[in-house]
Amino acid sequence: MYQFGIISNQVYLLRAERRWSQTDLAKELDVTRQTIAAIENNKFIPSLELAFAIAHVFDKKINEVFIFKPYEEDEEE
Amino acid sequence: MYQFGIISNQVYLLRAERRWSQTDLAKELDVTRQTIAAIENNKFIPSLELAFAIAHVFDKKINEVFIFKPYEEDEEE
DNA sequence: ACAATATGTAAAGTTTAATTAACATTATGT
DNA sequence: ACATAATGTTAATTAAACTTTACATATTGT
Repeated sequence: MYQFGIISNQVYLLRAERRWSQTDLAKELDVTRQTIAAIENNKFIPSLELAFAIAHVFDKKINEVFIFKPYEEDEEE
Repeated sequence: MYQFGIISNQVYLLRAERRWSQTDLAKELDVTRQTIAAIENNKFIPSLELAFAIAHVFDKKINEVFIFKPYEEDEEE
């Protein structure tokens, strides 16, 4: 799949607001701490399921936590 | 990662509204037709990137296209 | 009826998210 | 200063998204 834009996220900020450690959040989501670290440090993009779960524990909408910036649009056949 | 809910989607409906074929949509997104079919038929859940791209081509928000229903919440240590 | 398009599906292979384990560095509390 | 908690990071493995190829069936148009 071609790249259509870039995805950034607010996980670090939301977590910091709540004074949660990566470990706290990881436990809440039942993933490993490394998964949280990787997402925060943009090592990889979470699955849609995990993205929804993250938004849910922060009581946010998914697009408030994960920001998609599509590249400038050009028509293509 | 544990399951926290179920994800359904409106891809078939949005595509039908626009009278697009799976092939049309696949080309627009630069994925294969089988990927579209698999998503519509709940064979798998798209990546966050692809989910955003799909919402984008339909001019919808991601949570309008992909619906997350979390399971009933129970506290856990 | 025929041709062309649309959709379902399956197998084998690639890519990437996510796990597990491990170790290093930085910050916090006493 | 010391212990403990928090974070960065890496390597090896597993799981799942996605591709490619292929074939079957269903639908639509003429």
